[in-house]
Amino acid sequence: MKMVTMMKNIKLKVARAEHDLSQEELAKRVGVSRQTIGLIELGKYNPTLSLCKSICKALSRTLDELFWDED
Amino acid sequence: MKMVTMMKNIKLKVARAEHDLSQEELAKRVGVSRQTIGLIELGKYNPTLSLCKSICKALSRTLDELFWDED
DNA sequence: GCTTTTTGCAATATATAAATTGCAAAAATA
DNA sequence: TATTTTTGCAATTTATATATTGCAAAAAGC
Repeated sequence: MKMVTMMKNIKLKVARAEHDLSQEELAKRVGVSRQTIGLIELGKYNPTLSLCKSICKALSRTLDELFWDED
Repeated sequence: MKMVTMMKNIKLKVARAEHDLSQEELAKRVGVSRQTIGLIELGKYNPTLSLCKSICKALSRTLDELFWDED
């Protein structure tokens, strides 16, 4: 059982706001459920790399810009 | 059923070589099995974000450096 | 204030990441 | 070339990412 204490992903929330997308709209573009996007923003879990990349492309950002926390 | 055609991760293989680590040694540092590392290098699956980050830290690289392919 | 949209939450179901073991081939080193 | 180390592969099991539905609370718009 792995206790994963993750941080909220504010950068994702901001980037989504900049594109004026709801969680549901982003989810549709990326091909996942709304809940998945919501939980990632809340830091309540651990997406796969391919999903991270899809989100990055939908929001024209890179992995470092949305998912890398400086040390 | 999702057909995932992924590319081999050469950048990871190179970074690991630069640190003179075997797949097994890297796996141990990162806390996963050797197979997991091997399959990621072979592009045969889709690691989680937290694993990608662990690998990055073990090899002192960022997500973009190891896992982002320039469009 | 009322209505609509957006977000959080919870429970259950399904798909797939990752573990484990064992073996064979390849690569490295003596 | 013989020995050791490293890597690939396959089958089975376990943990967890993601889907789905439904509901309630908050936020945004009227």
